[in-house]
Amino acid sequence: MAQEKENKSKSERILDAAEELFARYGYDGVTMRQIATKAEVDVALASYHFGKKEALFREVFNRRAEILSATRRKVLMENQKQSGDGKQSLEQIIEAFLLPLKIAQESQEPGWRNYMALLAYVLTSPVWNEVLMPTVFDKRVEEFIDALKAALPDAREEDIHWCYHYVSGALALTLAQTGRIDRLTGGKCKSTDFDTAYNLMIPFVAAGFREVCKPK
Amino acid sequence: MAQEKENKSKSERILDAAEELFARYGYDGVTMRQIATKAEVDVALASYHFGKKEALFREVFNRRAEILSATRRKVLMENQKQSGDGKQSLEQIIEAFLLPLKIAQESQEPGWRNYMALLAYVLTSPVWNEVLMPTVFDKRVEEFIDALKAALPDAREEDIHWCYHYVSGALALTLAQTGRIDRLTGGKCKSTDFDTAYNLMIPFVAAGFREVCKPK
DNA sequence: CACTATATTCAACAAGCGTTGAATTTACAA
DNA sequence: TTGTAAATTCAACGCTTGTTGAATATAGTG
Repeated sequence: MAQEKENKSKSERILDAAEELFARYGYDGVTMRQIATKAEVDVALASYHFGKKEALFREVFNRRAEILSATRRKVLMENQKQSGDGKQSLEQIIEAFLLPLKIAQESQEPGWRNYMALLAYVLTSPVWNEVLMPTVFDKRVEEFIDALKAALPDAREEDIHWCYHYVSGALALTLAQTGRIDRLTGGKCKSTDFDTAYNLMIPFVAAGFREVCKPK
Repeated sequence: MAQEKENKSKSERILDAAEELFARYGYDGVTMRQIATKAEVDVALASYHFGKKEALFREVFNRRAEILSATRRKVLMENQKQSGDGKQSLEQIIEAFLLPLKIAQESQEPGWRNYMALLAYVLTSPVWNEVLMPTVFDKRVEEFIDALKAALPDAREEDIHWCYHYVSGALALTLAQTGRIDRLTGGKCKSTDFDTAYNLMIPFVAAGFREVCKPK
């Protein structure tokens, strides 16, 4: 259930406003004053609650990162339990990895959609990637790579990593919601349609993995 | 053959410096003074030659966009001619699309590598995507989609577009050269290794297309 | 040479930036 | 109620931003 804007505390409103603006315009494309205006709050209050601008950015990023990461771990482990000592299917593993799309789709909260775009921004930024990804997400990725190795025992490790890289890219561009696919298709496909993006990405990527990682 | 820095005109040095900085830090993360300093040029000179900061950004983007776009068209048309009235192979079409990777790999000029990161920035930016992509690149994409339709005559148009979207994402993250794959593999894979990225991406996405677009 | 247009420098502008310290209000416990 | 800490506002700071106009240097033409 999405809370009313009025019910949220001022510091929450600051985080939400910062999330929305950072996601669209990037770290340097947003000023503290813009955030404060959108949050209907005094400029100084953001500094009071979160310190420097960079600390606010980190806070916005980490807030949902931990939720997302925990959910990912849970899904992956449930899969492992369910499949017993038999191998997990490639599709199962990929589904767990694409979880952010599902979360954003199923949650009514627009904050999650904004966060997905923010995640895409961080993923594709040469500057922020190495600052923010290692702390939360990279550790989870190692678990996924391990699951992939188990599902593709004959594959070269480098091949798996490159395939993972392609998946990460496809996911990132989807999360970014740039509107380009809308434009190219004249509206037939929509950037915001995470449901379709999710359902088609799974077979697409699974087939790619099988082709590249097949025994030669 | 890469020209010496000293041989370049000041306006060229401004473009090169802007390219490098914009690619890494984004439009708002770079100041005119940083550009001028890197180009070893007075601040006012950039405004004199290119007008507003945004005009400089556009100029940097368009400079190589047209070269790249022209080469893409040429390769695609040669493929069409070569295959006569028979269908082009999926792999051929994808190779033509992945041309930026080859150009950056084979050119010694570091400017091309910087431009690739800039292209990734524009591709993934909700703001710049719709401003800069339509003028040069989107038209070329339509030709590729047509080639894909011809190669996959039974496919639904939406499926082709979504698959194209995934390829575009995988390519964008590669062009961005964030260094993440280096970190995750402990250096075994390198963000700068466009050659490997290229060679593996072709079978990966070809298999994805075939799976998603197969008759059902 | 002189003349002219282009290129480059210099200094400065108004506007906006993130951040801070002090004053004020609110919330809450005693 | 009174006392205390947290939350919020206000005004302002020093600094950086993009851009400009006038001054100077350079290049090219007759």
